[in-house]
Amino acid sequence: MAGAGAHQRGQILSAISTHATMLVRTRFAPSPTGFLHVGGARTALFNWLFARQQGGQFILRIEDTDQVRSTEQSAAGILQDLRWLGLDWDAGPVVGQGKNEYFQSMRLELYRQHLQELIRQGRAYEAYETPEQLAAMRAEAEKQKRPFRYRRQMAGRAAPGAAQPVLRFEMPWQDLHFKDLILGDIRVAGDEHDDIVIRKSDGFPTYHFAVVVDDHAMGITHVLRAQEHLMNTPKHLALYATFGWPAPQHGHLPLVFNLDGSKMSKRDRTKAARAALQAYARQEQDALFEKLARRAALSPATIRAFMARQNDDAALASKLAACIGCELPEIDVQDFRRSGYLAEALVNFLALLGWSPGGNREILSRREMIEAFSLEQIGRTSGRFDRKKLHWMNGEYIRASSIEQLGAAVDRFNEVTDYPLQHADADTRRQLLAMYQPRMATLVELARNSVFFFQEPVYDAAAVAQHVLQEPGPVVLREIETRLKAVPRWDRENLAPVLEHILALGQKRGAAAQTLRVVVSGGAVSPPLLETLLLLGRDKTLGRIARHLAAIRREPPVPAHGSDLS
RNA sequence: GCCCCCAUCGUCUAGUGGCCUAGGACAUCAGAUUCUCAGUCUGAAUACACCGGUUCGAAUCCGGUUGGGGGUACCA
Repeated sequence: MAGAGAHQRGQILSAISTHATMLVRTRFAPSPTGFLHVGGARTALFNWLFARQQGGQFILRIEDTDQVRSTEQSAAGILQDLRWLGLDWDAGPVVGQGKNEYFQSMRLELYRQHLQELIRQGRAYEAYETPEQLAAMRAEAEKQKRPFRYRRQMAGRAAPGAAQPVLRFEMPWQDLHFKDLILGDIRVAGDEHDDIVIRKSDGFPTYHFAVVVDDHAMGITHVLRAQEHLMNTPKHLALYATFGWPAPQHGHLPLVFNLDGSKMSKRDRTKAARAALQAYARQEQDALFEKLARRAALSPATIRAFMARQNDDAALASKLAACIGCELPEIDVQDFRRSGYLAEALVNFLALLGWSPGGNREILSRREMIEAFSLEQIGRTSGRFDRKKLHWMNGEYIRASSIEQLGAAVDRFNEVTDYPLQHADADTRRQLLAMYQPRMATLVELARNSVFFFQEPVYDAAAVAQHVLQEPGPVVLREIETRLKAVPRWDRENLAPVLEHILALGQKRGAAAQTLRVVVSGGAVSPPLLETLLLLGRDKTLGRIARHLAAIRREPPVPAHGSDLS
């Protein structure tokens, strides 16, 4: 509990007026230090939904005050991801046009002026400790089992030295209270605060300072942000109070975690890739990293370094994982896009992670979400990201889409992936979409499963052994060949009865279909044969059959193991 | 350690003192349909963390315990 100002608890900040009559303005303010994380996307979405629901505005601002980690490239990536998600902003950076005033690095003069203002008021002061000195002070405090708080009045502050000083804000000693839009009353005792750094030694403002200046300058009325910012809020409110500005209302969103409760971090991907590589190495033994290196066009040393955790390159992880056919957990928005999720489905899923429209509704259009959205219905408990539910939901969206809509989604998908699908002509693509719509949950499933239409299949040895080489496979296949060769015209009318006949071959209805399916598609799973043969065409179909029959002639008996026709 | 927040099926949640012997969705399991897969349909199993209060009555209100999370940076 607080000392000095305990009796004043709640007085100062709760007295600040709200913006009840003003136009609602929310914002999303990512720092461009990487790709857009799904957690960030959800924060953006909630701000967007609230603004749209209230008939207000949604602002985008890039918080690039960390000179070391911020890059323009990642800012561009974030903009692209937001656009893909369909979260349009009413003010903010313009895609593809460098920096403007919605980048904090372009607003340094504004911060400088306000810093001056605080100095004039005597509320900001220079501090001369080096990071090392501060670390030592914290360590000492911990040793004495007392919390460390940097305050202007404390003993042992460093005298001016060689190092560039930082500017700190003198926090008031009063207990602070505010009403969180989601969590309700939050109280923090006066002696819990540090005098936060507001200008770093490189002259840039810190987040704490820039966020307050900008939210005020941009007329933000409601700040919805992740719960990790909860303890920052009193500091920000103290700044508003000092400037005499009305503060926006704050709401803190519960965090999102992996299913196992761990943080969703980009390093989940490199970790998963490493684990898969390790398992792969165990199973195939010897010099396969060399083999892998050749396949991925990398040096074996790079792979070794990756395995030894000497680098944590996400792109490298993706590449290696692709080489050994391993799926990495999606973390960033673009990961989901590359995995073939539809923006609409991801948005719907994200909306339901922490918000509920009430009742039993699950699938909501954007319009319905906007109409139903309310802060009261946002939960307070952290959520876990269940990819299986997303997967299901994506399937729902795919099945509810028209072929045209799916075509458009495939276009967006093709922009960030590289599958044979992208070479399909319009008509082929239509047919593929119609064929796969009921049996895919993501576009990646379409892209991967339809490869055999574009190139010779990679045959599944076990399937070939079971359905083609093993009797009655060879006999059946010969019969199939004869029948198909006799088809006068390769169209639905002529093919359908032949297929009926094939289904009836052998003792078990449908067994022969598997023989044909494997020969034609490479594996035991494909879309219905009629559609498959129609799209594949006569030449490819008969060609693949002929090649298998030739192989059987070369190796007549049929023990267990596979063929290598690919 | 200290400060703050949170707590309903495995997961996301409905629930705002009686409508709750707790509803939905995903996942799981079983069955049906079927040329494979998927889809679809039917059914099953599974939760109010614990202990005390308040109340005629508590998942819902209060206190504590336990558990989880966040913060404690010249990162945001």
